[in-house]
Amino acid sequence: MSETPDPGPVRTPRPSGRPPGASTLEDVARVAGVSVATVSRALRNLPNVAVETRTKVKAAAADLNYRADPSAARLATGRSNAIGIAMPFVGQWYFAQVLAGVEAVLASAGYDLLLYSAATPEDRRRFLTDALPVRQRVDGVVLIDLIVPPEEIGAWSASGVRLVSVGQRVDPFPSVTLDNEAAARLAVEHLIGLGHRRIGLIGASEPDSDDDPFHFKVPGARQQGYRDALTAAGIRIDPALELPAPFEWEAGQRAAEQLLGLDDPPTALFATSDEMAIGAMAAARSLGLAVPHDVSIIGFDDHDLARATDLTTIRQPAVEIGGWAVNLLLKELATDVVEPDHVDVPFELLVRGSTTARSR
Amino acid sequence: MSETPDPGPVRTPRPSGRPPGASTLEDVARVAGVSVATVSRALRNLPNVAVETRTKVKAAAADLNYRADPSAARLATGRSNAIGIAMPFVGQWYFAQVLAGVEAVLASAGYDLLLYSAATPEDRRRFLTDALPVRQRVDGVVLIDLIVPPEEIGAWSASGVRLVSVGQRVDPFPSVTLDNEAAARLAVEHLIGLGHRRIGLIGASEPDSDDDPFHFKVPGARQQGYRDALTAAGIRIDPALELPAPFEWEAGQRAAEQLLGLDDPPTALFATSDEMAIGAMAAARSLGLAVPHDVSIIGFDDHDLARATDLTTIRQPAVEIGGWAVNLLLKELATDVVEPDHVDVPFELLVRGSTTARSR
DNA sequence: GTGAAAGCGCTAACAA
DNA sequence: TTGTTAGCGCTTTCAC
Repeated sequence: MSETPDPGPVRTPRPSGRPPGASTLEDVARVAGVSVATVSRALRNLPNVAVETRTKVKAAAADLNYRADPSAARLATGRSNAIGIAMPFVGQWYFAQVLAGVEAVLASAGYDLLLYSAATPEDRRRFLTDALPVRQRVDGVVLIDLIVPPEEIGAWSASGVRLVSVGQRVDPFPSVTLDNEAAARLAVEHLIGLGHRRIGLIGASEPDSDDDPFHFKVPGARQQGYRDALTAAGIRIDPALELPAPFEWEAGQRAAEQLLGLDDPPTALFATSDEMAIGAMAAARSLGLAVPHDVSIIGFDDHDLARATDLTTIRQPAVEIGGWAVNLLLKELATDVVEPDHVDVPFELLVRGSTTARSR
Repeated sequence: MSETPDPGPVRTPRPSGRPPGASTLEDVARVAGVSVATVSRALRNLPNVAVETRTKVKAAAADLNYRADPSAARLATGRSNAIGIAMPFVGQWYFAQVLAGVEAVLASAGYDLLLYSAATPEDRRRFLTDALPVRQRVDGVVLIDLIVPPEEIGAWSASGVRLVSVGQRVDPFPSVTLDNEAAARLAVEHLIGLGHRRIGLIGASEPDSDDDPFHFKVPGARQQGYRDALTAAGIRIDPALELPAPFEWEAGQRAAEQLLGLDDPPTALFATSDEMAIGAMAAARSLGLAVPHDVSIIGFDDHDLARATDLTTIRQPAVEIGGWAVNLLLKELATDVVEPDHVDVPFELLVRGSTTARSR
């Protein structure tokens, strides 16, 4: 850094610190012998720059190891070139996969990714009812299994932050959802097809969840599919066989212990996540029951370890889901039009060794 | 929004867009009847603001739903109030847990989290050899199992971005590491204590990994611990029992199949991750071998599902590791001094049902 | 204790 | 095709 001519008015010393050694547009302009405006245009590949000038500028920029300051750009344009992702838990398998998918396509699109998690209902409420905190930081956000309350939709739309929802429809925003009812039906039909008539459900919806507008809607939908399949097969629904559970393996284990301990225990179990299904397998094992001989178990997700544990399951492509969501968002950002674009996630039954024909 | 008096010089229309409805410092100042400087001071709880003024300002800010624009603040101060995290894969269990830990403490400290993943060697090289891209976006970065090459350390130090390394020491930056040699020794000693003398290793270091400075050092360290334990017990090292493997369950399964298919197969297996150990259990099962009766298996991590699958393992507290790393970073940021602060991660042997005394 | 004003680095009119 | 310049919203001297 040599001294600058600076014929202008007095300069107060720079208040605090731009990182040492960072070069600015002005540095590049000086070296290239053009104005900052030209540098800006040349570097962003805007039209109306002479080829020769552009080459010269790019060379100078490379020389100086120049990188545009994203904050300055955001301040000037209003766009941050970053998107946010919000989800209940980042440590759970499904969420981590979706996150991986999101990250991968976002990185290749040159966007930054800000991660927000909203584990407690209070966190969720705060995040969803207040578009403001993220507004100035990201151009859009991917919501995973999080619901914007109807009365806040307007605020989000007005805020200019683009939204895409995964797991739940949040009109009028684009979304990526799976037909959980149909998928659950498929799981239960598989069991029914094997001759099972007493089928336990692990991961039913919480009894009091209807009041809570932010509540995770997946358990309810899967429970509905479970019931529909039973009803269609002429099997009476037994509420004693439907147990709510948080989506963790320990909960699946506890629920399975309870169900298998019943006087008239189920011969098959449908767990609404593979983690819970694996917990259920552990419960069966500790009760001395063989899977699938004594009890058939089917899960949901196709967790990484489902195949390793030979678990029959309903597969949903978690990583791809993340990618689809980002593509929807990028499209929205590019066209700047919000339309109820939608991806319907495919699912499939994967029959493995944890389910078999009823033997008693 | 009523019309503004605006007695000043002509204003060109705002170039592009600040989000509609967002209020600025100036808005707050106008409503509170003070200057923007005072608002700024009041809102940041700086000294030299009359109590009464502060109250008035805060009320106005609340009224207007004011949020400071992070880009503007970053531009003015040089601090972004964001930190970055970089890791090889976000979808793998261990990384997702560390991420969860990082996210949790960062959120409570009011920082934003930017996620970078570097899956390919090329991505890693790019990220690690170029401090510039992140310099203006984050105040610090948490590196998970990623190594800054020695010749780049200077650039990182000079860049002003604070660094903390998890999994590998990267002097002179603070780090959070586990003594992988000792932990592996503990695992193998457990097996030896049970009478095993032919012990397979799944997840040894890649033969050609020494050349690659960015290479993941964990497998090598665990292999060393494995060998030390054997040697100390007077057991000869058999290279045929040491198989390198990527840290995925399928690889563990393949490696176990190979080891158990040997003419003189091992009676116990040490997999350097639980995913691989679970794969090994699947391999044993498909070969008709009972765990632990025919073969004992011990893993590493204490994966969420290790307990569900009754896997003996070496536990490392992944979520806490993330939290510790962030605390180191926040401390560095607060004191603005880089010192080789360090956390030595505790580990423990968790004996479960997948290991037992040698029976043949 | 408070205000005026100069930037931070960039983009986008607008003029040339 | 290029340069000049007025901001973007905030922080921080410096003067009052």
